[in-house]
Amino acid sequence: MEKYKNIGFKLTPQRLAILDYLDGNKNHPSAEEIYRKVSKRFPTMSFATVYNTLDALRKRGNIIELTIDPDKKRFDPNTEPHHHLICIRCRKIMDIHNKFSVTVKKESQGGFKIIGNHIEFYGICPDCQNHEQKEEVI
Amino acid sequence: MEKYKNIGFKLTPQRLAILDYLDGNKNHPSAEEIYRKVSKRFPTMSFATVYNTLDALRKRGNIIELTIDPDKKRFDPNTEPHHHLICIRCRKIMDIHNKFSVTVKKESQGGFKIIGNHIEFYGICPDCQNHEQKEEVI
DNA sequence: ATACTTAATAAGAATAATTCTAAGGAAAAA
DNA sequence: TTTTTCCTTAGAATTATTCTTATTAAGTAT
Repeated sequence: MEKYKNIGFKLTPQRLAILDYLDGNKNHPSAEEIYRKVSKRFPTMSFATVYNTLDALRKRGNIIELTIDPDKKRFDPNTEPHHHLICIRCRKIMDIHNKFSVTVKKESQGGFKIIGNHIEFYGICPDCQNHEQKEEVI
Repeated sequence: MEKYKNIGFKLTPQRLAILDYLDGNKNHPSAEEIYRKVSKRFPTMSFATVYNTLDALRKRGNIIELTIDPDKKRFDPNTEPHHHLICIRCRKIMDIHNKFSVTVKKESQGGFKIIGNHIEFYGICPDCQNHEQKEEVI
């Protein structure tokens, strides 16, 4: 965790545990998942600390808050611009690092100043294809 | 509301009021906003009815549930495939009807069967540009 | 039009995610 | 070391959403 030395905010043990759990994590975990995992090794962890730390990291641009899941926020430590592929059955989220050219014509921008974009691809993941589920997630 | 005659599910006054409010609505309202507006003309409206009706409409493909707002679900009666432009300050949402070619290379799909996509553009709307706000929505 | 069957409504309780509060505690500054 | 600042904790509070149950109304058959 040498890499965090110069991160520029107070490195408490709780924050280190959260940073360590997030580091390289590709599962786009929710606050609850982070809390569950981190409190295993750090039993005094509080939910408020998880939310506070996530919010501090988000404000500093160290993580991205995803609004992909209708039920809860998910967090992504990968702050490189990228897109996501979401399984409509199990809600698994995978990264897509391809570049796409999606320029909106001036006359379609409605006066907005556009500063970024994010593409959500929807599909069915290998697991769910194999399980041959009969019922869609509706 | 002649158009709803053959919609194929029980047309109660409450449902008609919700359908009427949603018809052509481009504001991507939340359940709470729908409840507020519809209960003005229909004071006995219940929150459960709003949610039940929205869910019924969603399951039937008459509306789309948007996961764009981190705080709540929003609903879009426009079921044509389209994209959205979101103001990062006031969270206003505008439709983008342009077509974009965003094909993911097979080797980047991780075995997913891709069946759709949705692009979120982020920007600052005219109102918020004019208000010259000093603080970003963080 | 009337009765029947089924599904929808209303009100409020319950749940889940998130935020807030207050008191104590630890880190950095003086 | 003392002070100051900010973090952490535990739990309460809030907000969005879902669930429960008795009641009511819509659609259908009579």
